[in-house]
Amino acid sequence: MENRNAPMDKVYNPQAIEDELYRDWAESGAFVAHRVEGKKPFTIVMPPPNITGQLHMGHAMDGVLQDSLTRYHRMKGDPTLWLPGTDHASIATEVKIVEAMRKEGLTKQDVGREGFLERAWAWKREYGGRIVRQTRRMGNSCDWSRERFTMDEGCSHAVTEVFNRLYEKGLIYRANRMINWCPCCKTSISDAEVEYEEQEGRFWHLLYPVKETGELLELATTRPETMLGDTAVAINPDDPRYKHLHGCHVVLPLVNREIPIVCDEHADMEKGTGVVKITPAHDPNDFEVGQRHNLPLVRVLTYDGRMTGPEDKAEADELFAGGKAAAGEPRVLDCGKYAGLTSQEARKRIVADMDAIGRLKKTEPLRHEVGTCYRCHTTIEPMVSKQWFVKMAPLAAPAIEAVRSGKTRFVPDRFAKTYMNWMENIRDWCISRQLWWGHRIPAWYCDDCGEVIVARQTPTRCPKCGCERLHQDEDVLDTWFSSALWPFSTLGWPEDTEDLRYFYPTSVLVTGYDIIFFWVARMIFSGCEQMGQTPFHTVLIHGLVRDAQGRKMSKSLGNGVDPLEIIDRYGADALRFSLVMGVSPGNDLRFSTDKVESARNFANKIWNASRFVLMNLGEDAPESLDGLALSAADRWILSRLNGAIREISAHFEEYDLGLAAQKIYDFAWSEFCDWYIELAKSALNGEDAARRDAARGVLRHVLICLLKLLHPFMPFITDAVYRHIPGTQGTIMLSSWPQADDALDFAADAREMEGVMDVIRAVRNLRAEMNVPVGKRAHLLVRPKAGWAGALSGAQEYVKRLAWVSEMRLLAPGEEAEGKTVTAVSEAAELFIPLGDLVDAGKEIARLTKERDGAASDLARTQGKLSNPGFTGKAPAQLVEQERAKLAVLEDKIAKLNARLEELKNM
RNA sequence: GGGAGCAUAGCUCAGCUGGGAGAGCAUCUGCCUUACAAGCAGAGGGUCACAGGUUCAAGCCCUGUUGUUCCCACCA
Repeated sequence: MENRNAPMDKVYNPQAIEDELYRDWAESGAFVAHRVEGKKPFTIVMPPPNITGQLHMGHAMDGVLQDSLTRYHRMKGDPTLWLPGTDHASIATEVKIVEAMRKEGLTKQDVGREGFLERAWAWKREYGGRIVRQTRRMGNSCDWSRERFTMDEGCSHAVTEVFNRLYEKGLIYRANRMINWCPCCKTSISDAEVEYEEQEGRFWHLLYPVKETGELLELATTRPETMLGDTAVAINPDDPRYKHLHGCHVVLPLVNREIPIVCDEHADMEKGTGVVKITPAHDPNDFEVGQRHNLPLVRVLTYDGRMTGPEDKAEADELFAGGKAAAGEPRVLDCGKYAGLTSQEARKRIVADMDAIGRLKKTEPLRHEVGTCYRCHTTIEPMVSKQWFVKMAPLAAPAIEAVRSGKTRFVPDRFAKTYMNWMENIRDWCISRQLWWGHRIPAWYCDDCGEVIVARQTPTRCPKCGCERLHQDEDVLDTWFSSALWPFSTLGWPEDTEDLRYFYPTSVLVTGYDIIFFWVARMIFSGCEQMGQTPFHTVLIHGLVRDAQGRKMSKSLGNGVDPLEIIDRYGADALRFSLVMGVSPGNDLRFSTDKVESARNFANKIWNASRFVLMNLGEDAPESLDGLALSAADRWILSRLNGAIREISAHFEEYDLGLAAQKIYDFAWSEFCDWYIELAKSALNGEDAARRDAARGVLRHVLICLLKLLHPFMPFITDAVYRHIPGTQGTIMLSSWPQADDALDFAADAREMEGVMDVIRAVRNLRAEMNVPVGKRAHLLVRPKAGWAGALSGAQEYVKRLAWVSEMRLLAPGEEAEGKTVTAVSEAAELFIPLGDLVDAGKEIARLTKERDGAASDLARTQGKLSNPGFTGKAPAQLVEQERAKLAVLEDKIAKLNARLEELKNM
């Protein structure tokens, strides 16, 4: 570790200390959580980053918020656990690996399932490791001894257990249902994984001849290529236009198939012609209409997104012939001349063919929302397919109650609405994926009798027919199935571990609003179902990190910023601070290097202030405030420190980290550095040993508290400095959080000091306006207002030093300032600076007149208020009093300024 | 179609339960004042989107309008 006696560089150099400090923290076990019976723990499980690549700014912000909370609670003395880990990210990772293989000229089929999984694990080792290294660079204080991976043994065990339990309760089922199919990823995806994009589309008006009447029925569709799979046409039962067609049929053009006209509410009389074609195998609405009217399902698209052909039909027919077709299994059509075409090609051909036989009435342009895959943005094909589902209604009810009752609270609470809205309208969750990377579904099928066996262990024989010809389901589970268990699977569930008992339910979940549905909601219902308790009491939602122009950071735009690059340039503390200061919960953040730079400057400021303090502390500075002869300045900063501690602690408790960071910034820079350090110089350079010691003791105390308050946000620099301070032990991260000390609230002294500071500001202002450089010391004459003489005469050293005054003299009562002077009226005194010939009487009159007019308009407002009986009668007494005091001050000021103006005019 | 957010200084954003608006960056002026030029001291700059309402008092609460962003939704 850095030698605490080594001199500190003039400029803060993060690179010199960060890695070494992190190693020290990690190796000393400072991150490891310890269970302390009887004490309430603070627990955060880290949202596990996907092992798809590297961390981006969003992860960086997510991490900083969690680390700040973690470090705060650890310092408060709570047994604190921040549990890290990574997510296998089934589909996202698989897509990446397939992409990488394609560059080698290989496909999944080439390497086979086992070969593929080997590659996947190698990928996991590489990228998982990279993520851990990045997390360490950020300074995150997570407990690496408890690091988990969604596909490690324990988490996999939890997945199998939950699948079995839900299956046993009838909450997991396998059925032919309408699902979202991504023809590019070649898997089903859940409703939540579909992203809707507005696209330019078309409305084709087709004509279907009615068998019984011979008339042509006009209907509009956006997807003419699916017409081959139509098994009905629907009209509204109340539609007067089509009453005569009830019970009739149409002949589907191109294939000449006779299909019924059905009456269904789904057909909207207001829309189009009021006639809808029904394709139950390829449209979610039509599927439901089909269910209601017992319509056959006819599939016309393959899972590759092409029109079905003879082989596809043969395959399906075999199922039916062998009696193996499950309920709801679709028939497959041989699309003949269209077989093998992509749906886009088929669309063109079918429209052209319809046109050729006079069955295309017209085409109109249409903008509409089209579902796309959230991973690859390929247009989703709705398909009927046999998949595994979780029955949601019974699971959603307790999850809704958990939030409604406040057992889990969203911060900011508006996100509870988002959550509720989703939960209350939830549909069954399709959890099977036609992928290889992920948790294999723990279901086996008997090759002989078709029995489905869901089990915890691989079964050896069929419980129904006793044969041993079993094969496991080829599919894996939705990646979010395992993420949903994260708050308890990582603590050892389903084993009854000490960690699980102690740390569950966790405290706060920190994540972005973009995965409330994917993840937060599913963790809540999983926690309620499996653990009987909601998994966390607070969900802290943050926004997205955007680029400087406000655009989402993305690979395709190439506007992403690598956190490591920023850390290399500015240091981790600066990056961290720039991601929290002034950010309000739930709002997006624009990232800019300007902000990082300003945070870096702040770090440097802290560094230099610390250097100054340390320089003055020496080896013998008082390590306690007890018995020190505190000056007014000392009392002022101690009072202000109390305020800062209270405010910052309160912000932490309310999860207002942006305000906490802002406050520590202001306190450190504007109060401690700009004022206290400067004020303390008088005592430090003075002859009075007692005052010097008091200043040194206070500097030390305030610096330590300030570093502690800042530590959650800037862990590196604060610890580096802390270790340099004489009398401190160990690391600041294990030191105690500062407490406000009521005995150090010196309200009267603080007010006095503010008066003196006001005088200093007034003099500085005068000098600046008169263009008097610092090098030219000024004489200052002060006429104190009533009650201020004592404070001002005691503050001469401060005024001289901070306002560059060579001599300050208090005027005796009745005494006038002689010669040409400039004037200011502050709260505590009238000030005069003789400037001899420098004073231009005309300019001075103009300046004072402006000031007096300003005061006069303030006075008018105050008078207006006080003359309003509504105000004096209804406003709080304290406020009225304040207004009265202001009135007196203003009247006095105006009188003084007027008198001065008189004088000047007579000169 | 439903819901939510945002609209405050030139730019990016804070603003606690209502009591005369703040920061960072930028601009202007003067300073290498022995911790810090990644700094110091000062200055300018805002009908807090618009219109009503509640209140003694509104950036803050209520209603409406406009603009903007996002989320959700099976509408052919």
